[in-house]
Amino acid sequence: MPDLTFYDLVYQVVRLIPKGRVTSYGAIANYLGTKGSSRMVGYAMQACGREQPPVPAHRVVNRQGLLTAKFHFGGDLMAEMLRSEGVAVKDDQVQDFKNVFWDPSVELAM
DNA sequence: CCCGTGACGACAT
DNA sequence: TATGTCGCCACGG
Repeated sequence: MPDLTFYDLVYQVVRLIPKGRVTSYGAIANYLGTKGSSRMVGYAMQACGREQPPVPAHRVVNRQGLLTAKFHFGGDLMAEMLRSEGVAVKDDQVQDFKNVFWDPSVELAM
């Protein structure tokens, strides 16, 4: 039942994010072809909470590498999870962001 | 069918 | 450099 919505597309891409790497909403939106609708990506994540399998939304940050979603995870849970995967996080901001940045439009491109 | 919503991004000042 | 405003578009009610 290919009732796949824009959200499902986002989830697929997010689940492709390798451990220890992060990406931005804009990068995902760009990969999906809706670069102007980066908001839709974030909006999709809000509904990803009950998706199966769970979506590593904690690996998705904004363009600045800032853990904007941590507010939704509750506490510093997001930073802790990223840190657990080897991602350096400081003050809700990913250190060496460009170093751990994983761009689907590049990594999955061909 | 119309309106509001929203985990962002780029541009203007 | 920092802050403010607009645009983007899919989904739910």
